[in-house]
Amino acid sequence: MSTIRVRFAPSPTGGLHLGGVRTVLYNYLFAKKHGGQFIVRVEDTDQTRFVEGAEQYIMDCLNWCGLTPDESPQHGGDYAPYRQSERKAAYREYAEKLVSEGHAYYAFDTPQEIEAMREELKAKGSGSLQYDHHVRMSMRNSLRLLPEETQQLLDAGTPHVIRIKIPANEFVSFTDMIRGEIEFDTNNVDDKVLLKADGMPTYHLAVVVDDYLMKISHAFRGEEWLPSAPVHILLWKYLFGLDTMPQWAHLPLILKPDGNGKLSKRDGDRLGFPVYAMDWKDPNTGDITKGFKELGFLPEAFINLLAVLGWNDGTEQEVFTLEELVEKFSIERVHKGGAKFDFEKAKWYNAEWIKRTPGAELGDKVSAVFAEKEMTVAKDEYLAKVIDAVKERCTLLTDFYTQAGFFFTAPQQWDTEAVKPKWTAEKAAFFDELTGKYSAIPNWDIAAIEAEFKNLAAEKNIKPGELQLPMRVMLVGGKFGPAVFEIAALIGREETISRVKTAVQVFSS
RNA sequence: GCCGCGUUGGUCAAGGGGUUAAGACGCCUCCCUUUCACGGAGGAAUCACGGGUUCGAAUCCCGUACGUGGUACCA
Repeated sequence: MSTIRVRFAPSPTGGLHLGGVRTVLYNYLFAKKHGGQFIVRVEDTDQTRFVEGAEQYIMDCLNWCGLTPDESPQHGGDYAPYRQSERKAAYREYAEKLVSEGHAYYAFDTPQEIEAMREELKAKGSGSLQYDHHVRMSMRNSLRLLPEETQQLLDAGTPHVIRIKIPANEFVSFTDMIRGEIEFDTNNVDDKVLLKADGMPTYHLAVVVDDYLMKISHAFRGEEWLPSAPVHILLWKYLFGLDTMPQWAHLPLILKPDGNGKLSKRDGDRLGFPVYAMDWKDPNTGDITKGFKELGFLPEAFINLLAVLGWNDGTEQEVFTLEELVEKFSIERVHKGGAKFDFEKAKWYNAEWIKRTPGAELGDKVSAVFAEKEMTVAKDEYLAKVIDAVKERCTLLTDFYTQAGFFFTAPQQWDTEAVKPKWTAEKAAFFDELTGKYSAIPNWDIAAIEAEFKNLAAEKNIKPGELQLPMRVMLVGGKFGPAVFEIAALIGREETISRVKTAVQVFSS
């Protein structure tokens, strides 16, 4: 069996959205599962949509997700170049070869002439407005023109494109790995442009040539490409022979949460969730579109939720590591229908991953969250303990700021509303005395802290429960956070006593 | 318009002739917890429609509807 080589071919035209990342992911999983190579090649031949910096951005996203390519413009490889723009000359050769073999032709029609053709077809009530075998013999191309006329136009440098000559009355079929047998009637396929007037290839020519040159064995892409599959198959047949053609899989779309339709950046803005993997700054407008990473998602969670949006392993398992996904992924179990994106479930995955990750491993990321808020929190053992203490109440990494901030700085404000109405002189006395008791405890641990607290409460004849809430607000500032005595144990004796003393004054004033 | 693809609770989905039609998110109730969560136990809620085939259809076939994608010198 020959090597499995799967490619992801982004066009550097903007941010990397959910659908894009999922396509990469499935490519990656399939390649790795079968011990093959995962290749990234960049389709940068579209001058009008090319965006500066987008290639680097895409590579950064892949890196964050942990989907490292075996070959790419940055990593190199045996099948360079990995940028279409660097292969420009080759495309022309293949296009010319098709012309000389009668599978393609030069077309000199101006946009106006094509527009006129469409108007005419519309007027005639034709169901199709395509440039196809019905109309090509009445257009200005090398099929209708005399060879001398064509040569003359060519010599004069007349702007022209090369179009594929789709045969009439044929059926083109192929087996999609997800959808099974699919058949197209060539009478419904138009003569697509292969080489543009500027000499750049269209996607149709480029994918076929690139996949061949790079020995791609499996090609996964979005469902929106399905209608142009017959063009690619015909091209492959004419150029390289069907026996070397990669196997195709057309992935379902990711839909917007409300209504139907493909998820777009606009939907994210409108509904308040990100659609890009990482913050994308448009170099032209300077606008920043929020990414999952910056919002506080763990890459593991992001990958996980994307993987199961359109695929599952048939068991009840919901949470998968990348390694598990590689092991369990099967292209046959990918759905045919599109799936709506649900941000609530996405957040659940993140919360789940935060809970499952040991605090020590989250240190860098949480530390970065604090840095974002201009707080310096070192990544150390204390941080790890703090993370473990609060992580089950965090959905996003950014929640650590509010959930764990009080472990690093004493509260400046207190939820006095929660305490004052029930605050009494007896309670103030209790806490005064408590600080004394606490400085005398030999071992500062949860059990001792709690025991001392409860003994004193019993002695004072106050229910411990009535004292725990004030204690919490003293240490935390509000009604949240882990168990009070755990907090006290973590922040230490000095800090606990200090916070209690400060707060008693505030509450009593 | 034409062509392609799709359709199981609100959402993600299992199931592919006989099932009480799994499970998860979200929602609701209760338990745990004198904070907020986590966790635990329950609950409401589903096979787009119409015809076949069959003893029997969510499952197979044909229509219809709806959705979605394509119909560019965009990918």
